[in-house]
Amino acid sequence: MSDLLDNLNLEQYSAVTLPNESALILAGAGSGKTRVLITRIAWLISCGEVNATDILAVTFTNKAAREMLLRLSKILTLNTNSMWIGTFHGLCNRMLRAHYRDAGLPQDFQILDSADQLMAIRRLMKSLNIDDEKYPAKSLQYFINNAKEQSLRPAEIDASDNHNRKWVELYSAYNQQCQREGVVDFSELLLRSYNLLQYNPALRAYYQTRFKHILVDEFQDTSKLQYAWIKLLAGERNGGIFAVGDDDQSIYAFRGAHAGNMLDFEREFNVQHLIKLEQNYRSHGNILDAANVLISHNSKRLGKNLRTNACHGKLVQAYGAATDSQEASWIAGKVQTLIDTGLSPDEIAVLYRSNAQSRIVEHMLVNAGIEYRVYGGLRFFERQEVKHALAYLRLINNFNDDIAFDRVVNFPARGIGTRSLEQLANTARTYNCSMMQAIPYMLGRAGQLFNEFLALIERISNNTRAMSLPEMVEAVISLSGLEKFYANKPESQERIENLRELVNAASAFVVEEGYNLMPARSILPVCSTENYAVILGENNNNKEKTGAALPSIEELQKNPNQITPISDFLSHASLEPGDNLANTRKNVVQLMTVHAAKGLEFVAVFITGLEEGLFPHENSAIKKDALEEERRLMYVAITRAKESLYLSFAQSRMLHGKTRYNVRSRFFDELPTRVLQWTTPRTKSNLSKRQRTSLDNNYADAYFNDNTIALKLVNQNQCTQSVFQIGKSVFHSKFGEGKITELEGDGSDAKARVEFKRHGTKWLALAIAKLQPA
DNA sequence: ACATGCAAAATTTTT
DNA sequence: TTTTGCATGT
Repeated sequence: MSDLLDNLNLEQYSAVTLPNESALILAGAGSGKTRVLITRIAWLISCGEVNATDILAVTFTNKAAREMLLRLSKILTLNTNSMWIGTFHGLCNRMLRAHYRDAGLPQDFQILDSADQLMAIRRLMKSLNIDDEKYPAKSLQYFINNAKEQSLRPAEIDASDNHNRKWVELYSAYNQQCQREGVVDFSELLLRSYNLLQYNPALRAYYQTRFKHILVDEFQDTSKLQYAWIKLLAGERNGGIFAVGDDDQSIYAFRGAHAGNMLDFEREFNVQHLIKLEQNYRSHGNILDAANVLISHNSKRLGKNLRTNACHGKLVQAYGAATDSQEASWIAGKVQTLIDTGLSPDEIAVLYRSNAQSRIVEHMLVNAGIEYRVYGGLRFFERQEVKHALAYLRLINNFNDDIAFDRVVNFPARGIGTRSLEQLANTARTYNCSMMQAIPYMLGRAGQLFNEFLALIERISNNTRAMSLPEMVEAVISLSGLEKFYANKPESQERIENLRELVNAASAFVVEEGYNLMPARSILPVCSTENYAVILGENNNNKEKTGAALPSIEELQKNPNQITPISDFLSHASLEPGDNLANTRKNVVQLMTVHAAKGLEFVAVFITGLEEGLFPHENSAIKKDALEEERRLMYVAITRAKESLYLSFAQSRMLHGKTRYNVRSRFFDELPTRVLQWTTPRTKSNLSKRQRTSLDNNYADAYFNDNTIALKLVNQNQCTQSVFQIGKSVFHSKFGEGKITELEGDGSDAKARVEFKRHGTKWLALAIAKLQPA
């Protein structure tokens, strides 16, 4: 056990060995946060005071959960499967499966991902004849998820004004539809689990006594509902919550993360142990300096300053390009140099603020013959062919799954059109049943087609009954006609590959979950028959409902419920991204958004597109809170780098098919000048031919004082001089008339801040934007 | 019922 | 620029 604690620094050591009282660990970037969390769990268990099953550890992503399990199983010899370690959604799912009846759910309820949810909402709106212009499906989705995040059921929302009433009505109708179809969306997963504990004292008491230690990773990313869920599990004892987080790395406020939870937690749990992990083991000194100085511009901070024993290392390379392609080719060149000096390509990351920026970088990397991998984009389980196959699987599992029905009833095409589907939906509504159940009521040609589909599903169901999960998946793919459909098309070869991969995924799943050893996994049975209208909160005045007493553990083991591998696999597909399944090409340059880079580290990091309007993003630049989040995002980006950091911007950039002119990001000015090394192109020699002509045409020479810039513009053989002065009116071919309010820089860097009459205020590069005196 | 074409929107994203 | 939903024509 002692070697467990070896090599921990003093801060880490005291965090790992804290007594069972609430503690907040402020863990800076690269300070060994995950290590502390894992060692803490291992230490608790090896001390012999608690069992592995007494611990609940919750993380934010599957990746983090997987890593925790993996590293734990290396330190300790125990069955990590029985431990409650996972994401909020994963653990809530587990709890709801175990107590499905108390939660008012069918045993094999399915999970809707965001796309499924939107489809379900669209279908609902259509069936209710709601005008999509007035009530857009996307807005309803937002409304619903927002309400659930605030743990508000329809009956609890104030619907006094007409407009709000309609939203609440739709929210309620949506809930009923989900309930009828036996599906839950992501936010429902959390809220339902919260309600389950809230309304069921026996169950609550059971979990409160069971989990002696609760550990929360990435606490700054938790939402209010997630925090409330944790609080409910912790109960009144005010102890045993070990929260690890970094307020400076809170970058998910836009989707409900509430970093204020850290302060609330400190207050509400009367936290006596606040430990700061400030020793950084990742980055060289200059990089860390850059990060520290940048983040010090934020006002809302708990306060923390990273230090390192490492050397200063290299200076941060900064580069200002005239165009986005010039920026990208500079990046490609630097990447090539790094690889030439022996750096492994997967130790190089190119980061950007938004996905649209990857294209140009990819283009230049291809030109340079450098292999890369782009993160983000479609996940494995979100690909259409995979979703189709899963939909067939869902239908076999549950004939009443209307979402799955909708997806594949006419895929591959069976001649069933929107008209027939509308009729079927109407019938289903009349009889208040599922689409599948409504089929016998359909007459005529459409009825015949529907019946053929029903027969197909029944046939697949019967033929696969005795099969193992992977065999079943394989059979579904071929019997449904999906295989044939894609096989005929040469452009669908990748889809066929993915369907094969799905079979592999099922095989892997079966082995991982132990289904190859036993036919079905047993879960805790259920004990009360409480009416789920209470849970749904349609009538929610009497808050606390009494559930029946829980049976003893012995009773539970004697009489377990069974969960089928098929529905378990389906939730797995909804909750796991499955990106280890496709496109895993290793040891190439890594391209991703800054968000996606969180938690990762690389020897060399490029942060690109550092322009006002892009990073910080224009939608965030106005509001102070949003700007501070952008700054934290920049902080996250910088702290990914171990040894080399490259920052770049482009004065002009193609975005959404239009060229935009930007100035460099304010974040450059928030970095200490001593760590920055600027290499801005001023000579012709390092430019490509095309860029050279474009620059030659526009810029020759300039002089300036505080309120005037004079530019000599050389166009072919003509030479014109323009004088730009603060207060003068100018004309721009796209933005129209405006007035100069600020001037900056010289030569090719000269910029003017122009207040346009119709297009707001913009910074323009004078060498590029063709401003005419008005 | 299905193909084709046009208009509108397009941060960040995990579950 | 690219995607995607919706409308029109066959």
